[in-house]
Amino acid sequence: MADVSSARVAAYLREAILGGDLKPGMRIRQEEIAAKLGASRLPVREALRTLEAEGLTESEPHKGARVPRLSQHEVEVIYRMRERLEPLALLESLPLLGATDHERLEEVQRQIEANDDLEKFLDLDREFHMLTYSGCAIEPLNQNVVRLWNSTQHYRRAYVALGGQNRMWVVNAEHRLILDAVVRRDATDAERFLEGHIRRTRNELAHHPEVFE
Amino acid sequence: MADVSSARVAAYLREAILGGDLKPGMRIRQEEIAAKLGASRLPVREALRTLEAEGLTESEPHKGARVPRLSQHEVEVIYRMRERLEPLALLESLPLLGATDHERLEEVQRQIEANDDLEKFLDLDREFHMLTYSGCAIEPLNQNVVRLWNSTQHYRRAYVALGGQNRMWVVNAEHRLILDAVVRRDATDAERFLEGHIRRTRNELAHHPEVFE
DNA sequence: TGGCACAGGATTGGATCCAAAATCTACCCA
DNA sequence: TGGGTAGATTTTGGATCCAATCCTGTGCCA
Repeated sequence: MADVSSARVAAYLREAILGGDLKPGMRIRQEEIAAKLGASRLPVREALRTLEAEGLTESEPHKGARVPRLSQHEVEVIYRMRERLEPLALLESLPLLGATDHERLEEVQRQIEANDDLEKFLDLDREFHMLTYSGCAIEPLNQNVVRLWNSTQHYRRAYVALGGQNRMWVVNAEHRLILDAVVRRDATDAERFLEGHIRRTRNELAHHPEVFE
Repeated sequence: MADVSSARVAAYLREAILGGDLKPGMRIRQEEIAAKLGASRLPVREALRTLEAEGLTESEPHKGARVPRLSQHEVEVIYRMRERLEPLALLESLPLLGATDHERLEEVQRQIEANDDLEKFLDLDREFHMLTYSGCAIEPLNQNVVRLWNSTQHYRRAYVALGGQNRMWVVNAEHRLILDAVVRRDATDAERFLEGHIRRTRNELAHHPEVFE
């Protein structure tokens, strides 16, 4: 599913949702998307099914698709899932990362530290973490990690936009610890620092209920 | 998506894959399924997309869908994911389970102990665990747990068929410990026993490479 | 004025038809 | 006899059309 039309539609919708153009609660009309992409409704329907299973949309029969709205508690549990799953992905990935990956990580982290654009930060942060997992070849695990990131993307954006940037130095310090552990191939440290990184984020989110409207 | 045709098709295929009629590596032809269910190919296509995202099928453009074949290492990592995620689901569920649920659990466990049919054991075992998670209202977590169970169903069956029934008393002892912790509402114990239960199964699987052909 | 019922439009679900790609088969040639 | 290639068949991907359901707005009546 690469050159295929339904894949293009799925990619477009994914981008739109993760990019914040389609916000939680918004309805997605098949015809509208089809017209915008110059395709028929069929690929749109298939794409929506795919996204539904990725947790990016939800749909009821004859009622159509929407971007799901998550409660604060749901987001909190998703973060707890991340705390448990991502260290496992890192554990699988770490031994397979080479010098080139380490340099790329270093480069991305430098970009994060030099950056001051919020939207760009979200992309770079995601790239940093995904790079650390890029050695993991277990597809179900990779898919899960991506799904969890996707489903909280909107709330992460809201949090950062709400003033999370004051705490950016904490993020950078934690990234540095993770990066160092990865380069040293210290799985125990890497797991611990990563878990702490996610847990801290969860705690900060818990103290900002305004992110959830 | 309840009365809808594509949901019926998805349910049928799910059953066929979990029931072992469609084995890993087997190809799924849209026309064939459509004819068998008296529907057109369209609902089948949508169903396949859904199942694909559930990890029950995989597909390449113009090549069609297959039941994925997992390596021993992949199954092992999926079990590690279960070790981390299912205790979380139990944690969320436990406080919300009532006396009725406890009785139902007790009843299912009695059936497992009285049962000697392998196929039936798989169903009952699944029902037992799913019941313990049934209080958890976090959809992404529930979906994940189901997906992980689904994707290893075939290998679980192969293991049980290969003589796992000698160790049935261990399963029952562990289920009893979990059940007791659930009734006592002891989250710490429940998490610990459940995690141990899954880890032991993973270890036993690791010593039976013949399950993976 | 407020609520309910009905009708019309809008939107999704399903079937059939056509196009494109992949697989299979048979044949040719070394 | 074995391998490769070209064509035929199968199978999947996409578009259009029709049916079923849902939503909305209007009007009627208490």
